[in-house]
Amino acid sequence: MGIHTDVTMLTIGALSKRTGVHLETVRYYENIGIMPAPPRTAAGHRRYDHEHLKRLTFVKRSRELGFTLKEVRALLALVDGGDYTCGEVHELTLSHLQDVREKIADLRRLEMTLAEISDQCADGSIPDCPFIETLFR
Amino acid sequence: MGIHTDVTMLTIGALSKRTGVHLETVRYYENIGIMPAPPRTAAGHRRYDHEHLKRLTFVKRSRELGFTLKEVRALLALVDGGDYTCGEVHELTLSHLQDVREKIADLRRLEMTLAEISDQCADGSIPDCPFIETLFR
DNA sequence: TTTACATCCCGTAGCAACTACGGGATCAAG
DNA sequence: CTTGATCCCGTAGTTGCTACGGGATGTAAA
Repeated sequence: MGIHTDVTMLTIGALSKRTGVHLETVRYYENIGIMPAPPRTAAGHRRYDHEHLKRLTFVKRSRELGFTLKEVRALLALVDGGDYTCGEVHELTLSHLQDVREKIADLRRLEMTLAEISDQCADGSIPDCPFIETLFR
Repeated sequence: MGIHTDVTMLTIGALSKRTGVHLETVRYYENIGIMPAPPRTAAGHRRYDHEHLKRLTFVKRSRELGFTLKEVRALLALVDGGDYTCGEVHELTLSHLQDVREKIADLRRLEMTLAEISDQCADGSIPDCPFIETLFR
């Protein structure tokens, strides 16, 4: 039994289920270099080990925290380099946090405007809707 | 002087400047049917009138309010139909407002998590960053 | 008038971050 | 040995634009 067919290794489907990352997305990550190409069985099927699982989990969590793939790459580069400090990570995170806060602010302005304007036309059957008028202005 | 070369009509560049919508985007809107194909000069240059200006302004404002192009299409259909009521518009708007509020809630959770975790590694030079550890979990 | 420069034309490709599709090979269980 | 799940690959579609390239016009000054 060769190293590439170890029973403890995962198929792409199993990895997908464990991480919650779509199967196609796993392949996509491999294509764009976020995930390394795993070993294959004789028939060409991918086999993943625990390191792959860890890495994909890392990517998933980062994405859930709203990091772009570019930012994920940067985080991975730090981790892969092995010599990262908290400060470097902190910097990336703060920059991202800043983005998130700006997005929130934008959306809140939107929310207010929408709520305000739509209140004006809460009444159902008026033909000349003031909201529409606002949009033309 | 033909109707299509009326001096009061706008070139695509002028329309773009007046509305703040990029020239390429105006053409894009025409391609996907959000804006109607305008008349052309003999040489094939587009000429826009006041109706076009109004419509593009409407689209711009709608986009600024975060409506997707699909939603903009729906709003335009109401307007084009001419027989829309406030209630119909209100419905579209409330649905969109709902989306916006959900996005805000998502981002706020994100903000909290990011702020929390990144506080833990505010100190610059620690080698094993707890934030990175969190990402692997 | 000619020359220069801005503006216009069109189609295509690129961006993020996937998702879906199609047609075939392979694997695991009954 | 057959059935059905899973895997392979490459390509195209999604949203809402933006950029590019190479050519044809339009306009105004010299």
